[in-house]
Amino acid sequence: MNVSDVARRTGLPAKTIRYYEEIGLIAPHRAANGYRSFDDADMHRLAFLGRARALGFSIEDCRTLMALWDDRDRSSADVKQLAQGHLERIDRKMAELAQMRDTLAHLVETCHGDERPDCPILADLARGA
Amino acid sequence: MNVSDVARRTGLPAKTIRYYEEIGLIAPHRAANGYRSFDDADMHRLAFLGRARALGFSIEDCRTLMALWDDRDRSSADVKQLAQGHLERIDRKMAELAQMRDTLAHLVETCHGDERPDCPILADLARGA
DNA sequence: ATGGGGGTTCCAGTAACTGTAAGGTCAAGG
DNA sequence: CCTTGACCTTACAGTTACTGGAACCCCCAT
Repeated sequence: MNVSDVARRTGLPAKTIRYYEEIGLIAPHRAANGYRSFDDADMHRLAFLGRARALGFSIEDCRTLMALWDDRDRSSADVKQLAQGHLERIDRKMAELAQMRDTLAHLVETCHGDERPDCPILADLARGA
Repeated sequence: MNVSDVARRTGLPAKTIRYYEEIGLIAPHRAANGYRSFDDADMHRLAFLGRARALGFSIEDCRTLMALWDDRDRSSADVKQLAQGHLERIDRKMAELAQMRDTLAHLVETCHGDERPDCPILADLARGA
């Protein structure tokens, strides 16, 4: 399979697939003409990557996850720890966003949003000025 | 005031303040020795920037917000629209994170996390493989 | 042989800083 | 007067995970 076939099947852009090769996440064979030639194992790795990325794991986390996946002697504790760490990052990010959202939503509510210049949003940003 | 005084007072890293000058968000005077010299107006702009960034506005949004702040003939509608757009971005991001969180939390829960290699997290990422 | 739709590499750009290196300035102390 | 240390300056590289574009190669059908 060539790169665009794999792109269609995995839903990943061809550019991204080439990038993943460049950073060593996959290593497809090359045909005589220099084209990348993907087999089923490459497809599986890419599908795995796509799902891990969709869960928000960083590329480096993905690298570790794939190494654990490849390692038949892994302990599930290592996987769980990685996932839990990521879960905590997500929770922190969500809390941060929720905080922003609350403040912002309140400001948006109180702004009349007409042609006049008075604006509680700007007033709040400039508070103390 | 020199850059580190302003950094202390605004809570922004000195590096960030220099960066904001570089991209044209502020324009402090220079003393004879070449040092940046910040006045109250600069301080206010930086405090404004710090608060806008803390609400998650992009640098370009901040640029627009400061222009609106400077413009006494602005309409509050313009400010509100910008803020509302940002609020929607935050909501979308939060929904995305919540989705990730749910999936991930479920996987983490079902993983026993011991020395054995069986792991529903990896199994899910590899599903179909 | 030529046109179109693949493929390839390499380089630049994105967002918003952050780190580091090399060097100029200034006030205090010996 | 000289040094030391804490400032300040600029310029450049690195970060994350791609994405866009240019220049060029390959293959098949007409």
